[in-house]
Amino acid sequence: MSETAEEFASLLKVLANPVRLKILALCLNKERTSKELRKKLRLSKPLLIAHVRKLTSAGFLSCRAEVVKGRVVKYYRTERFEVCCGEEILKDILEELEDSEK
Amino acid sequence: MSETAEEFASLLKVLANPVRLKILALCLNKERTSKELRKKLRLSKPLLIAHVRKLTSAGFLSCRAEVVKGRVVKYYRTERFEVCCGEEILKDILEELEDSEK
DNA sequence: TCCTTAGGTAAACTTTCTTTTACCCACTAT
DNA sequence: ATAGTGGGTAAAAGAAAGTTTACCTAAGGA
Repeated sequence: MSETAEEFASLLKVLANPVRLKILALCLNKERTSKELRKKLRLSKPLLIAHVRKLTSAGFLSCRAEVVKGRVVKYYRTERFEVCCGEEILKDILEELEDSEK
Repeated sequence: MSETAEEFASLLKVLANPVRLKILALCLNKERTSKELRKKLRLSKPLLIAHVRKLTSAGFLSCRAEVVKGRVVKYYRTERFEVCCGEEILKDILEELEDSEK
């Protein structure tokens, strides 16, 4: 039971959101702080945290914490990745479907 | 106002669903009828129609209608496509964000 | 002391997506 | 006539996302 379709769909789901794409774009090749991201994208604190969590759990974004004058400051950076949806993955899904038919 | 992030996210959203990925997998290099899809994926009629509509509107799936003994039968086939999310598109989104800052 | 800032959580609300139920039409076969 | 099939819609129920409001901790500076 590899659940290819479900797994791949949930990976795509993480990317299928404009706010998250913008966060990844801003943190591309450049570390950004939460404050910076919140200001540029006009996001509330809990909202940024929620989006950032999905991105880091999926491995698209990395986080580094640093203590600046007693306060913890977090820096985000986009990881190198490339997710493609095309014939290749569809063939895997098809195989799985044919297998599950026994 | 190109709205790259929004547009790209909605394209990904169409693919970010296991049922739709399975439909695309089944129709890869092989025409399938609605009946076949419904049976293999255990979908109700309105549900298959809803998923298929999203796929065809986005251009991932094509539909051909044929009249067999007075009844209209529809055949679906997956179009050749490749949607990738990586540095390239993120750079476009970043540019857009920087432009909108004026 | 009190206010501010950085990080965070929990609960509630809203919106969007997925899925089901109940119907409709047209044509075929019994 | 009526039961069955293929395509379809509309409405509503259910589930999952996205977003807000209110609140908590800990440390720094006025």
